Amino acid sequence: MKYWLLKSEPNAYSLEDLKRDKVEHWDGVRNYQARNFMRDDMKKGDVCLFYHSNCKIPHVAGVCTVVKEAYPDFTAWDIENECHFDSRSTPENPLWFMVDVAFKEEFKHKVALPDMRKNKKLQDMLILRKGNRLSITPISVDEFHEICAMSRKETINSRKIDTFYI
DNA sequence: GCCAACGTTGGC
DNA sequence: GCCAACGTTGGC
Repeated sequence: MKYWLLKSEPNAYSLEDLKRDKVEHWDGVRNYQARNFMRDDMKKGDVCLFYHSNCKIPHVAGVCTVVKEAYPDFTAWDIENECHFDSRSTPENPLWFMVDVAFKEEFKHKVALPDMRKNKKLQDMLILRKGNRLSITPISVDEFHEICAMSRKETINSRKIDTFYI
């Protein structure tokens, strides 16, 4: 079993949305490296941190799991979908892929990016590297558990996120 | 709102 | 195949 971090902008799709939907396809990945992670390495049962990017205090909001392995991202051949349509992808020869994820847990205390930066045990995480923009990154089991441990403690940042992160 | 870092595009 | 120009991401 592997561990991952999935980025999403809460304005577009948040962990709360996944909590409501229970299961959703992770569509719209249009980066080859992230696609390859999904298509080649993500397996049913893998565990993912759900990260909220591009908000006041970026943070890990909770956990979801992979419940269906990679299959073609059909939003790529929906011409009505301005953001996701890509004429290079067809049902016969799909270019982009997605997996299905299921809601698992919403953290009691959200784990804020600035708090993650201060944690030496997380210093190798790709998400913390300057300029890293990959929306899907592998993480280690230790990093996963460290972030879960952090979610059990309230911080100034986690309290702020609970009150006004959107 | 700014801008650094990165990925992609396309001319040559 | 190189690389400049451009667009996007996403933290700050």
